Amino acid sequence: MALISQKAKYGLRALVALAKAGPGASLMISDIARDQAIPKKFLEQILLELKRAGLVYSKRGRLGGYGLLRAPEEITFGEVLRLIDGPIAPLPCLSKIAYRRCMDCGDEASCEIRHVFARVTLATREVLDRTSLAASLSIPEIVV
Amino acid sequence: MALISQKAKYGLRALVALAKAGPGASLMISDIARDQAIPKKFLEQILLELKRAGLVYSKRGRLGGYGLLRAPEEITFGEVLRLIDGPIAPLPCLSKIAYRRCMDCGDEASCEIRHVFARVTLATREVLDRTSLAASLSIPEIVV
DNA sequence: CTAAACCCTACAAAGGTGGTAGAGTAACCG
DNA sequence: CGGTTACTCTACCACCTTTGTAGGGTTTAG
Repeated sequence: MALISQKAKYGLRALVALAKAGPGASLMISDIARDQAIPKKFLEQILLELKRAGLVYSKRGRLGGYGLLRAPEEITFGEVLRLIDGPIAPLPCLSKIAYRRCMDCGDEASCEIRHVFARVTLATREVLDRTSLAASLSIPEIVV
Repeated sequence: MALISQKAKYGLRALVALAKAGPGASLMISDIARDQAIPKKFLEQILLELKRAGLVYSKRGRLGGYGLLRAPEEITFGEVLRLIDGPIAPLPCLSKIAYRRCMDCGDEASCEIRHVFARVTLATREVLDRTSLAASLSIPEIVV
């Protein structure tokens, strides 16, 4: 069930907040944490990871903060999720960045489970890799 | 990443094996466990759950075993997954069988994370709720 | 100089996952 | 009717991941 961890959700929320703040803007950890209801020290770690990955820059000292290093159109949900949570694929044998053979599957080509979840993976990636931070701001709500 | 647990994978494998065995056929736990490389005692628990849920019947004693209680066309992957793993939705606020509000989301209607994952959920359910055990036997392999 | 803000590492409580263990009950077979 | 086989049920647990917390250290504006 947990396609997305709390940590990834926090990370995405922070990035969306930065995207909303507009081009060139920067926000302080404390402000993001307060606005998005994220534990501050936890958010520090997350933003640090995103910085090491080259998604954001930081400025230290008084009046410091974080800002997007790339245009919000160029950062996809899929990229962020892979960064924080690891592979998106529901089975290791379906991951493109971390393929591993399933231990209990004799023959991949004839594995029905794999066939079905291959379709799920494809559909999921279609959404996550095509949706950018910028795009997410203007998605209409759909009924689930 | 873990949309599907090992337990659900075992359960699905066992059900697919039963579907393959043909209408009216039954298989013993030991045989399924051996063929599918599933720890036997673990599989016992899983089949027991599936029995309580009305998916399979069992016969005790010598020459006992398990068999499908419904046609393989009438059992979907989605149903089995919900039974074993719980809700399919990646976020509690997107589940139809176990809706819960997200703690850290001020307003659902304007939550970008929710909007994006609503689409993922929709696409996932489209596949899992439309694919039956029977159908999974004849799905062509697709490239991921 | 000092206070605010980011940087970094370590640790830990809680819960879930993936099993094991072992005794009990039903059914078939000779 | 006894024994063997196979399903039933409950309890338990070792490990890992998740979700944080703690507590410093370093940089910078004013």
